[in-house]
Amino acid sequence: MAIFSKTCEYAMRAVFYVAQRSHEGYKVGIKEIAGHINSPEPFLAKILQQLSRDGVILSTKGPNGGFYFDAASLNRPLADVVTAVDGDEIFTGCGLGLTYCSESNPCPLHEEFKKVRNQLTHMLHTTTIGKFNLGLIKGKFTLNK
Amino acid sequence: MAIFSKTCEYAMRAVFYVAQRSHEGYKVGIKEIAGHINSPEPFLAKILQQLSRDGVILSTKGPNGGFYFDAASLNRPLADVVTAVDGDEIFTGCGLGLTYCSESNPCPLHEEFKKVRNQLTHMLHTTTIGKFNLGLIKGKFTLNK
DNA sequence: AAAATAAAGGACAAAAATGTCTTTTATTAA
DNA sequence: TTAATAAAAGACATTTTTGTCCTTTATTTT
Repeated sequence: MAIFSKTCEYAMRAVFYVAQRSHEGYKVGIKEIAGHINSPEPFLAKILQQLSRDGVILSTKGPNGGFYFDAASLNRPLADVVTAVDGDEIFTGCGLGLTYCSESNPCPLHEEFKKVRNQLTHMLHTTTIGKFNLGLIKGKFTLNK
Repeated sequence: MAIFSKTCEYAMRAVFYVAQRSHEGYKVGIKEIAGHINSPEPFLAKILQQLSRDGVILSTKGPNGGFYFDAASLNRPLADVVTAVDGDEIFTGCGLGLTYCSESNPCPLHEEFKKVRNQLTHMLHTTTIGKFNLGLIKGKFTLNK
């Protein structure tokens, strides 16, 4: 069990790839994205549809169409991607899966777990969709395998 | 999607409950555990079997038998429970699900994600199985719902 | 030794996540 | 305006997770 679902991993990788290509001035088709982030093409299509419905990513149909980000979208936090595909349970849920657990009525693990969750939340809110564009363009890292 | 799997949540809740009862001098049957942590009894049985095989929890069959911890086991870290049921992917895996990603060949998110993972690892290693015994006995918190 | 108890183990079932395929709709270029 | 392109949508298939049930094995009490 990883921290994020496969769906969420694909979504983040795809978003970083599309962000890079948008920075370079291109829109990207599903086939190109799937190839570069090593994900099953039809499954990724579903994920990007979801992101599109939620307004996280932009898309146009037809020739020269594809997925892309505008300047404003490139500054959105990665957290928006996670929320769109996995919901906000990862940001709010109890570590032991207890529904009663809250700040005023905490479970045993609440205080300890809160630190982890806050760190994760902070990371996903300070990391923008376009944060790695230059590094990706320079080939500093890749998004496949 | 929560951080831990359902299996893992049940395992941690069960372990905390059995630890408390062990501290009080009792062994506990699967039915009593399932009732107190609000989990499906046969499914929990499988999980505790796994923990038992891995030597994380102790058990004896027959009348007055059940699950329990000895003093040494009560000091084991919660991380052992997580590893036994979910493996160590949560401690070592890449945030983007990339297999090439490592300290020497990091993915874009590596440095940021490492902080979260380290915090989680630290929390699970410093929290012992018996840590909440007194709080649980005093009724400071519960483990169901 | 026999009966009762409780975990261990294996086979099976349902639900959710992951993955595939085909048709439809929107857009653009010729 | 027609043909080509590419995302959107819906139906379907597989795998994994979650959950159930029944039989076996070990232990204890009578």
